[in-house]
Amino acid sequence: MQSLTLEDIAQLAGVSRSTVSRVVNDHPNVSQRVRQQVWEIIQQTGYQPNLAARSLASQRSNIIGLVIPRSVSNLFIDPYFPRLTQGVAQACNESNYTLSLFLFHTEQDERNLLPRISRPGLVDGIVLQSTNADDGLFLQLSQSGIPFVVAGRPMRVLDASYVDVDNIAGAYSAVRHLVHLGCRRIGTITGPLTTTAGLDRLEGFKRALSESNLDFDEQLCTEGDFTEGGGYYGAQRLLPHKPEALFVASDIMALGALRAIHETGLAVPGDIVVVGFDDLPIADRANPPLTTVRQPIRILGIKLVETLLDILEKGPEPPRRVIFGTELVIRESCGANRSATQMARS
Amino acid sequence: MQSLTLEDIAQLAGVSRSTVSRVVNDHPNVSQRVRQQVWEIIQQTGYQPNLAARSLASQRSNIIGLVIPRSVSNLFIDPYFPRLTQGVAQACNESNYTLSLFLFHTEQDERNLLPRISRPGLVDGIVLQSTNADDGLFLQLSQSGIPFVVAGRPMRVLDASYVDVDNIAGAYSAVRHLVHLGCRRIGTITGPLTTTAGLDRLEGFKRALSESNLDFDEQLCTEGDFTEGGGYYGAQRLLPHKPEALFVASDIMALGALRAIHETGLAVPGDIVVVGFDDLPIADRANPPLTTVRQPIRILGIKLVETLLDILEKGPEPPRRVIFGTELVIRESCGANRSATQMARS
DNA sequence: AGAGAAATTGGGAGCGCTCCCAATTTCTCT
DNA sequence: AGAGAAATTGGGAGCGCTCCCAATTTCTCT
Repeated sequence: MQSLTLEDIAQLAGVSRSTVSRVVNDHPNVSQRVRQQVWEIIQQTGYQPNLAARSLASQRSNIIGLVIPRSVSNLFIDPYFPRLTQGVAQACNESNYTLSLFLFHTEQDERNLLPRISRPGLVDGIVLQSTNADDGLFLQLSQSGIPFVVAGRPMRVLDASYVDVDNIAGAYSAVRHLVHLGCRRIGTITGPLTTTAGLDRLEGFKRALSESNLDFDEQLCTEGDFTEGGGYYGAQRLLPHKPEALFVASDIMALGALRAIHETGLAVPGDIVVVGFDDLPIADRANPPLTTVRQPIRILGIKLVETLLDILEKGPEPPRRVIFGTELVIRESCGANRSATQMARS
Repeated sequence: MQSLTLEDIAQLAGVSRSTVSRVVNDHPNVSQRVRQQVWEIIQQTGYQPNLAARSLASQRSNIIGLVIPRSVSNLFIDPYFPRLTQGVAQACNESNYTLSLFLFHTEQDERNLLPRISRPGLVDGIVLQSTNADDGLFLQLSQSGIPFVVAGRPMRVLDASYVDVDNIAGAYSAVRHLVHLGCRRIGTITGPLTTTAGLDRLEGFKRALSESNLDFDEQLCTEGDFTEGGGYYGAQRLLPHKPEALFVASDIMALGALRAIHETGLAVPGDIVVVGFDDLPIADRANPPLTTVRQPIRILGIKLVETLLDILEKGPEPPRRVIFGTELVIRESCGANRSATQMARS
């Protein structure tokens, strides 16, 4: 299967290499007649330009890297990442980019990241999942000069471009809803407070309390880690303090909280109400179906790629920031039997 | 950030381009003295070879494509795929290959697959998720001459290399276990019968029945689709026929089945026992914890890459076949309170 | 019809490597 | 010491494109 080259096609079509290149790349300045003639040969022969050669000559690979650091890729099981990945993949397909995925199993892997990823000729730019635990990585990446955009507001790199949802407003709307339902003792299982998602959702929680003239009670706040187990143990710590309601910072943790609550013999929403965050498909199948804050994960993935491509085209300045709104999806776990939904926008 | 080339390093080290190339690629026939000297310059300058240039010159990209067809990538949410992807990524890291991920959102995307993926200079080989719905794709791929290996036994392409688990033996062991526990009316929610995983697990189910002198009852068999909803509706169809036990062909479907069973007021394992397949992390957190057939998903991913690399090195003949054993993990949903586990090997 | 402008086409150089072979250096052995 | 073999080193060609500029062709206008 010796594959054809531009030169072969040129010979077959009786034109020059340059002309074939122009046809393939849809450049102007080729006469209709010649263009058609060349296309015919291309169709007949099934010619495909060699991407390595194109990368080398044009100094662009048309490859985007999706980097999920180790501290979060343990959670790759969490449906959040597959969703995000689907969005990123979809946008890549549409823009004719190839998606390369960088996951890490060991610390060793991760330390090799930058050397590996920043090799010239590999990726044109990077979509990087936000995480605090890998500061070094962020800094190195900034310094390497390779264009990147962050999924979720980064913790310290202040001038980076990122795409995020409005976690503060999302949490705020959920907790205000609980207040409106008459809850007073509202507890929360937060995300990891080393992530901006964790911090922002806690911030929204606090704001909603203070605007409702409720005090923030340390005893009703415990840190989780976005895993089912984290939700389970978090709820176990909180339940002795008799909360009427729990705002849990992710659906997966909310499932764990429900498990802990059921084990103690309490009923949801009869004895205690629960609200999650994410609106993953499982939220609807939980027992009881989970009231939760929906975030548009797939759209986030698409927007990340679009933002990165914009940076590739027009340069990194000024830093791009895109914040998506969230939507409170009311189901049974909060005890409000309305099926209406309510928007929260930044 | 003008990046350095081989030639630059050669000049700095006072040797030729060829010698630097040999050092970088760890080729023999370089004197210790020169090798060290060149390495020092490389370290100091942080030189990284340009991958596009290397691809073009060596005719190998060191990129592996992971292709998940549309008919299954809807299920990318299913933790199975993220797991598999992690294994594939891990093996790629270890072998210094880059992983490119091909997911599809629309039919259009998918029809473009082969043209896109088979472009010269893009990937050296492909790991393809098995699926029946995309026969054309398989055939085209075989004909294109691009090396590939299939995750899961493919339906029709008989001479393809693949890596799979022994689904028949896995299902067999689960059902035999149910028989040993005294169950007689055993139902099953199968996987899609357009997949070899679905067919093989049904085959194992039937064999276990027949070896136990139990008849296969059409009414106790219904086809599912590996989704939670599929398990839910499948159980609803089966429950009127009063099964004592259900063998459900995936954990995700088993969760749906549990939901349906609980809704009818029946208790697990009191009134009906349930066994799943996969041993995803959620299996352990189900209510009650799920007895299930464990398959080594991550290992599967690793082996897929190893097999592909072997094919790249030694050619596609003869076709490689790797079958992993499964392990029956006994928890509470089957009513056997032993914590022991029992091996099933092909 | 013919000059000048505009559009189209072709060819050279270059992207940064690998790979081969010839040239050079170093080693081994009597 | 010096011939012959072995190890090391260097340079040319080539991988298959893009991009630039010069050459050629076609169009436009009086």
